[in-house]
Amino acid sequence: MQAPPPDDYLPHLAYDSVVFGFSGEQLKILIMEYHQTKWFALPGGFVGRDENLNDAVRRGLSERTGLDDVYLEQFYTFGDADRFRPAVMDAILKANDLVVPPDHWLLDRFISVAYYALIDYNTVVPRPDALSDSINWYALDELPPLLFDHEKIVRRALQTLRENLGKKLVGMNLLPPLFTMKELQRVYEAILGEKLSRSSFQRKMLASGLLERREKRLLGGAHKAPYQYRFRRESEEIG
Amino acid sequence: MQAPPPDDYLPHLAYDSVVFGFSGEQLKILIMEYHQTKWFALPGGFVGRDENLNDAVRRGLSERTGLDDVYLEQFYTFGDADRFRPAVMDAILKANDLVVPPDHWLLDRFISVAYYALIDYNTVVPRPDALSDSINWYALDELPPLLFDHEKIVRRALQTLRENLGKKLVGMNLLPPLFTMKELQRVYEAILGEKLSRSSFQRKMLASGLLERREKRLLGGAHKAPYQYRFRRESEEIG
DNA sequence: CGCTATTGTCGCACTTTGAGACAATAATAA
DNA sequence: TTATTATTGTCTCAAAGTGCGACAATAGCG
Repeated sequence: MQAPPPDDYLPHLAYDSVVFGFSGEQLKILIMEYHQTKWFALPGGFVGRDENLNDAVRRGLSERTGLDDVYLEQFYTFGDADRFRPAVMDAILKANDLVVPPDHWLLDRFISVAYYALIDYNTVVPRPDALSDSINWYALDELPPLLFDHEKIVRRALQTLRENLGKKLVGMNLLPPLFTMKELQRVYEAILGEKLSRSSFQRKMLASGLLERREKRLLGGAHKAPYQYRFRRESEEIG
Repeated sequence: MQAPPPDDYLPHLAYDSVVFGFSGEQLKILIMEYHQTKWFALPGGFVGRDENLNDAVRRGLSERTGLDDVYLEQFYTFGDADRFRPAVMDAILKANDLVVPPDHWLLDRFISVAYYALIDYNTVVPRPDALSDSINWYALDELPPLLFDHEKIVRRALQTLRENLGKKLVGMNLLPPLFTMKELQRVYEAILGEKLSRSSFQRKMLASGLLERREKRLLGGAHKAPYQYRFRRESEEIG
């Protein structure tokens, strides 16, 4: 989908996305930096006047990561009246040679609908948008100071992800199509922030019926070669 | 808090609330009916330009139920572009002798942030607002046809409530301050839509540490008199 | 005063979970 | 080629949790 023309957005409404990736060791999220400003924030955007909210978020995600079919979940809408800094927004716009009238909604308060996404860290080439210098991965415990209430948004995203991890088994969305049980367990441990029992984890994962076992991997790793697994999409679940 | 003056709301933004109550037998929700129109909808409202989103919802809830300290939880934001009916909104406004210009945001699309509330059915005296004839309790399986996507909102509210029931033990918010174990179990069964094992339920509730047992009730009921319980607020939990 | 339905609790079987033990095995070193 | 070593897949066992029924206690009723 195409982005709407510049001023054809719903006023006072934005979305922010917490994009999770797993580096192999750590859980990370995408953070963007505005031009010239040293200000860091979550990637977000606006909703076109005729655009579904969910579509707007997918559009922004696709623009920044190149990925189209992504696990995405809305988790909270932040609506406090004081969650904006007109001076900050003004500076960001000025740094990009954008001028808006002083009573424009861009300089007023925002409601922001927050989403989190789970993506395969390795297939992403982060692309900055028009307003930002860079967009990069940051480990959760090494985040730069974020604008507005974005740190609160990140905390809540992680909290929701942890809760959903138990009831939806979404961890495999952070991995490449083929992965080992150990890699999957590392993902879970990174999300939950605690060690898990190896045998129990394996048992539960296999019992879930969501994994399909492939042949052995031979390559590389010393010691016994592990199986590889594939995430079985819901359409092909076993009854 | 006072309601803002008529035209001082954030455009294109609304909230809807699914207010749950428990009649003793059934789970019910509050539904309002617009003046003259036979149209039913969830109680909702708008957000003042300088008002926190959560405060706006509490304000609306307080106006309609008279209750101030209510269990309230945001669960989803509905943002599809087609979730509005300009003709319907126009008719509602006309039936109340309200005139807005044809390009007013009230006749355009809405983003709606949805909340559910759990309240003590018996302490509520539903009060219609300026736009509605009536506001009444309806059992979940006897709802009238609702406007817009409000039926979808109700379904999702119930789904979220069921999920949260397990992890937060919120059922007691639907009961008066003192209640018996059987009443509490009835609440859970009404929410989940299934029978629960009596002894397991009792065991788990007592183990949660959220209930404080009082003396026997003597009054009324034939057969052995049950204990009464009180919901222990978080501040007084046992460690 | 006995009958009956309901309550609080216990016991039992079954399932789930955590922790360790075991053999199998693939790369490395001898 | 063979021994070593770390890792994997599976198993066993104990601990904890859960569903289900049994039991005595008890309050109202006839």
